[in-house]
Amino acid sequence: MPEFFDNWTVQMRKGLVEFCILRTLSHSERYGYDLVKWLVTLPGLNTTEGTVYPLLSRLRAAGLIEARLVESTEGPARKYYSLTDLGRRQIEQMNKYFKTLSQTVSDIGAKGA
Amino acid sequence: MPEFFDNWTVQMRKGLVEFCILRTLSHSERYGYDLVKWLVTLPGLNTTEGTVYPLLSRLRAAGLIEARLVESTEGPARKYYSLTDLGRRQIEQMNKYFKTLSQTVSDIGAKGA
DNA sequence: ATCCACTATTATGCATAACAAGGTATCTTG
DNA sequence: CAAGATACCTTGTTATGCATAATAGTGGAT
Repeated sequence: MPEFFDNWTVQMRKGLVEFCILRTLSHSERYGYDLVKWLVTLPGLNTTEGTVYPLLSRLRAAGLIEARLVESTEGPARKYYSLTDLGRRQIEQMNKYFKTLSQTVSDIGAKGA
Repeated sequence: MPEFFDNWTVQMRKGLVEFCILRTLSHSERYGYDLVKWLVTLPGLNTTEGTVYPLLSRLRAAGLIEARLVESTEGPARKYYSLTDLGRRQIEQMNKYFKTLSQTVSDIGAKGA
């Protein structure tokens, strides 16, 4: 029955997973599967492998992140992702924009919340 | 050249205008044109008439808001919108969800910001 | 009559991300 | 060698909201 709400949350998530990945990579290099396992635990985001991998591809195609292959002792080689210079510049802009939006929303205020 | 960024902002906005409208209506009744004029001034949101009116229709179709017509001394009649009970319940859920998302993002932290 | 500000609506085109599902390859362990 | 965990990727479908712009009617002012 909460059809509208469910739908809305999908829209709200758009762009957010992307944002979270970049923010994380701005701290440290991470490999894909690791990111997946971590993202699915985050509250609110509703992430699965099928969401993350295409995202990583897109981000790499956009030149915001780059990957290097690293052998692993406990499985197949891992693809470690890190921010490019462009990515670093981009995430700064994104942080600013996100802040603006948050501010705008909170300025409106929530009655009774 | 900031192609990626522009695109991302569009995604980020999805659902947000909706959210802002409902939050506003949780304070007071407002008519469409008034909302439009006000929303376009909000930073980050990129709102125009063509965005707001269809949204109001959808929200009304979803039963979250209702409208009543009021004569105006300085132009055509105005359509005043207000939250329904369903709308009030819904906006509460939305506020919670938004809070969760904000918290998730800010927990990740922004390096150098 | 004409023009402008106000108010509301809608049509079309578009770009996009989310999600589900399935597919492949590697390594370790029994 | 079979099984299972690790790791990565692709495809297709779906839904959606956003942007632009055009339409239309009212009332007041020139």
